Amino acid sequence: MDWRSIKFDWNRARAFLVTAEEGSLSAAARALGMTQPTLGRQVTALEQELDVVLFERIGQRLALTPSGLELLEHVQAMGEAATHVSLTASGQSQNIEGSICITASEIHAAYLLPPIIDKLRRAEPGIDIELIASNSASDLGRREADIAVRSFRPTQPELIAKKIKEVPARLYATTHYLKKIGFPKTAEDLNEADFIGFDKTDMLVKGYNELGLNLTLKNFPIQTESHLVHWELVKQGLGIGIVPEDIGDAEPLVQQALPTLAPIVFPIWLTAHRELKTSRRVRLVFDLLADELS
Amino acid sequence: MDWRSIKFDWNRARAFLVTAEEGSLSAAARALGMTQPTLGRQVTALEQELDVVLFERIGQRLALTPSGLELLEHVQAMGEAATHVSLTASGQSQNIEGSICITASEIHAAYLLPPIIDKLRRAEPGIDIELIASNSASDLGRREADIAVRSFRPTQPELIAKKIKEVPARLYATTHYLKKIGFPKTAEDLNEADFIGFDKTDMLVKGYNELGLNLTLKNFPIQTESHLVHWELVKQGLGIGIVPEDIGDAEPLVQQALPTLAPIVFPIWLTAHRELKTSRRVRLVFDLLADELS
DNA sequence: TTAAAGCTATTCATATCTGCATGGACTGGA
DNA sequence: TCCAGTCCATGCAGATATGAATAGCTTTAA
Repeated sequence: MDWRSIKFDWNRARAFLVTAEEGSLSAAARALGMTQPTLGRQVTALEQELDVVLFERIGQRLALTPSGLELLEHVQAMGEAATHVSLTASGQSQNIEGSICITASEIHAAYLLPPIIDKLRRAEPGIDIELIASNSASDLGRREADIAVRSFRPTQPELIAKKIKEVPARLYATTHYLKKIGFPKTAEDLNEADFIGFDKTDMLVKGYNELGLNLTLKNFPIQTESHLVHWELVKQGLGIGIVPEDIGDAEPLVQQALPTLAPIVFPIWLTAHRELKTSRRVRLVFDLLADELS
Repeated sequence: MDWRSIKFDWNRARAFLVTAEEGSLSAAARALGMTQPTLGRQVTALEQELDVVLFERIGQRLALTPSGLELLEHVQAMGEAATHVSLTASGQSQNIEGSICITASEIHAAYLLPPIIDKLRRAEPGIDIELIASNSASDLGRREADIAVRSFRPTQPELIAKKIKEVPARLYATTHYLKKIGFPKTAEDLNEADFIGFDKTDMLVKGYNELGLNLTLKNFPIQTESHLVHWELVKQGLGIGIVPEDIGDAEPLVQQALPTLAPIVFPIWLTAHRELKTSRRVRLVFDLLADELS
């Protein structure tokens, strides 16, 4: 077989891929943990190697040429294959030592996981943990994390998911705030109250009203996408927020705003990539998380 | 986006791919134009990087581990994508300078192409030519050549093919040999003659007999897969062979064995990869070949 | 049994690549 | 207009990878 067609420097192709997707050499360098001059030289070298102009240097900005766009498609295919290489490699690795990356929503990462991770560290000191607190669903398919703690079932078939349990969440506010609005006894008493909203507030309104409340967007004067900021706003008396029951009840600053109201139930799903479950390390952490969370 | 999954060294993946396919580090090194120590170190480094044992070192030989086999599939996918990158890159390159690789059967490479290549070199001194004389159909899809001169129409849809002309081929032998078998006048007179065979002699027998001869495998005591050796055997009087008309008639050492017999007609197809036809250089050479051959 | 050919692993000098520091250029906002 | 932020290009020192040479091993053939 003649290998002429793959003799070009594959790392340069990778440099081109990340540069094109990130939009700049600097961003690509940050993403790859390299420096911008290195990336720049690699891309230039690829252009010379393939004898194709990939980027148009318009002042500071790089713009893909039509040729570059054409090539990008195929380099993306290389990238996807590379992702599979990386994934199955991690899956094949039976080494218990190494690092593992867990992603969870802020509230879980801050209150639910720390004791579990502590236990894990004691049991397996060889495993390093990276914890990504993010409310946007990380893409496990692209290996942004190894294991995800989510409140919904993933749809991608390449992921395996396990429903751990259902967590009841309730409305909380400071005693001071509840006093200010007259210690509500019924759902109607909350019609004029201030609630802390998330970024997808309309979904939240719908959920609340299905439980018997009667709220509109006017009840959400403050919004934040951060669960932790949400919780802080509640604890500092700016309004009513929704928090998992065990976290809320453990906080002396607040109390349930309407204990008679049925809780909103959030499931907790543990998710990992199918390929990764063949890794001893991932399986160990996955099983321990499943154990401890339930 | 997090690029952790493609951060590993892609050149090492390439080293692994070629090593696995070629079967040894040394062979892979030859194929890639590198040295064996380099390939060996790259493969070892990949094993450490991915924390997977790819090869089992059994004495001198490398044997893929199950994990390595698993990974190989995905690395092969990278390789295919890389081939596409290389192909479209060459297609995008509008630079007329550069090298081009033409494959043809030995007989064409030796007698048909030299004057045309000479003309091409004069017209475009910037284009370097690599001429691969091979009777096994080179795989244009894998980019073993840029342009192929073939005697059959390629089936792959990603190739474009142009039928240049039909070349009549006739039976030739030395006068001395023809005298020895009594200057045959009819097809029957050849029933006991010696013919030079190719490796696929049964196909050849079928073709001859369709023209009115009545041969069996016993008529082919000598076989060679090489067209040039075939032609030399004929010129040195060892038997009757089949050669394109213009080549045979131009050779004073031989004459047609049975001029009344209808010629076997071989088409000449010019073939190139679809992607490559967008390259100025390839198109130029392709068109010149088409012109000159017809 | 021996010789030859093939393979991999190691050593060391060299060539290449990388990162750091810096300069110059462009953009957006005050 | 100026300034801060962001970007790409370049020079240079140090880190890294590469190739040539060699040694040691295994297989094959005589």
